[in-house]
Amino acid sequence: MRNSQWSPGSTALLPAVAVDLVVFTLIEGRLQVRLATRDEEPFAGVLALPGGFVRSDENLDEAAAREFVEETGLARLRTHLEQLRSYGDVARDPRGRAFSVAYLVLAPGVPDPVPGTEPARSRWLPIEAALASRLAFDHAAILRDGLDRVRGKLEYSSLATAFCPAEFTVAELRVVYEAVWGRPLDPRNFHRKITGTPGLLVETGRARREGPGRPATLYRAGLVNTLNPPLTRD
Amino acid sequence: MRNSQWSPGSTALLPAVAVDLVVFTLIEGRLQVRLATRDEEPFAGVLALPGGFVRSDENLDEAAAREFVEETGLARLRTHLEQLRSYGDVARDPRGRAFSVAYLVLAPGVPDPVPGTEPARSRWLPIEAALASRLAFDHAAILRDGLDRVRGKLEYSSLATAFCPAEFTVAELRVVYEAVWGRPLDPRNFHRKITGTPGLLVETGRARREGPGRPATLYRAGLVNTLNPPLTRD
DNA sequence: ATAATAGTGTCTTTTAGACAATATCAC
DNA sequence: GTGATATTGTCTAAAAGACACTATTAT
Repeated sequence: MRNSQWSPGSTALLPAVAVDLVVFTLIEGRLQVRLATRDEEPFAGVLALPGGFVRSDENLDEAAAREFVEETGLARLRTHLEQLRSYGDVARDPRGRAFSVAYLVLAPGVPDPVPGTEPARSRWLPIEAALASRLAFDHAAILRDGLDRVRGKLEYSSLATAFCPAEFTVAELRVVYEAVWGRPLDPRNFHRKITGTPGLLVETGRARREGPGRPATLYRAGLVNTLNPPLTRD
Repeated sequence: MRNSQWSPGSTALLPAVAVDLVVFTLIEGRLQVRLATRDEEPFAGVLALPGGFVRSDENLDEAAAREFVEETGLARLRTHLEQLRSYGDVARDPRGRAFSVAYLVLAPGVPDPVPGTEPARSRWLPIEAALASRLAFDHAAILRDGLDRVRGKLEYSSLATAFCPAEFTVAELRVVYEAVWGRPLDPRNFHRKITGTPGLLVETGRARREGPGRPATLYRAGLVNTLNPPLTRD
């Protein structure tokens, strides 16, 4: 593609700009990240974050949303999408100078895997396995930054609700925290803390009966999205 | 400049990539930001953040550091520099597609202004004045984001020490918080909180006598840079 | 009835914030 | 001395975290 805006006389560097996505979801109570096996050089056969080049007629957020749909095949509905940070080291792409704007994406309601299905080119990987895998380019650093962001943001925001379906129980929300932080939380203190923050959750009036035990109240995410005082990881 | 890495057959968009700097300092106990009057179109005569294009042989952090020195004339020593976020809306630059990676820069020890000096093309502006001014491109949004970042990060980090000289008193550090947050803090509770976080500050053994009153102990920034539990703004 | 999960109450420890009291200086 | 700033101590209210207890279901 010819560059139609910046004249050859300009002093500006003209690199490629891509978006890369750190897409998290919860499957079977465990935090999972979306990775795809590359089928082209460089890094053919190596796992990489989903992503692609930004087009000339789209904003960064739009490029991230488009790549999310293209690469995961999931519906854009109810996904949380926020910019993470940018990566632009001179040598990060052996093909030449390339910038990447990374996005953090949280996708709720991903279908459970069908047992016996062979792993496709693009698939979900538990976070521990992803961190231990070799990733293409600087994607290991990007994944690390995305994980740090989501872990930190659960402390002081309602971000955890982005992992849940439209209606959810306090226990489901607690499982999100436990999966992301990798440690158990006291269900009773968690319940008091979450329901005690005005506006964070809205009762639907209905309840869900799931196996034995008292039915759990169903909530929707409220308009308040700051958790003050915060939940602490320690 | 010819683009030497991405062939014309590539599908990648080739835009210009710049760094823009939100440079804060404290002058006369007030938070100030560095702005320059543009002398070229577009936005000739309008205030803008310092910044410039990334060169082909430098990383993003290096470009930010270089632009800081070039545009402010200040020494790079003891400045804090961290990436803020990136901006890439299709229409953000009327000359064509352009991305900007914004950086937050904290510069300590800026000399007090000489009264009677006419304002130069590049100068410090109190934050309230800067927020009320018309800024070029999307620089008002970038400034806003930079201010939010520094305000938020004072709560849970040692970032405020980046506004101070190498050795400073607890009162100097408190003035930083008061200037950035725009509200007074109780000197006694602040002192107890800051000095009670192990590793955050290191006593130099010396003290500073400044006018009347008991001399203040001089500290250096310690190795710990997380404030736990945090200071709250409310 | 029993086991399981949801939700409330109670207690102890920690922290925030208000503010009294003391320490050490310039004048 | 007086006035100013630094630093420590004390008190109260709020919150965290541990955990007993009650509520409501499936079996």
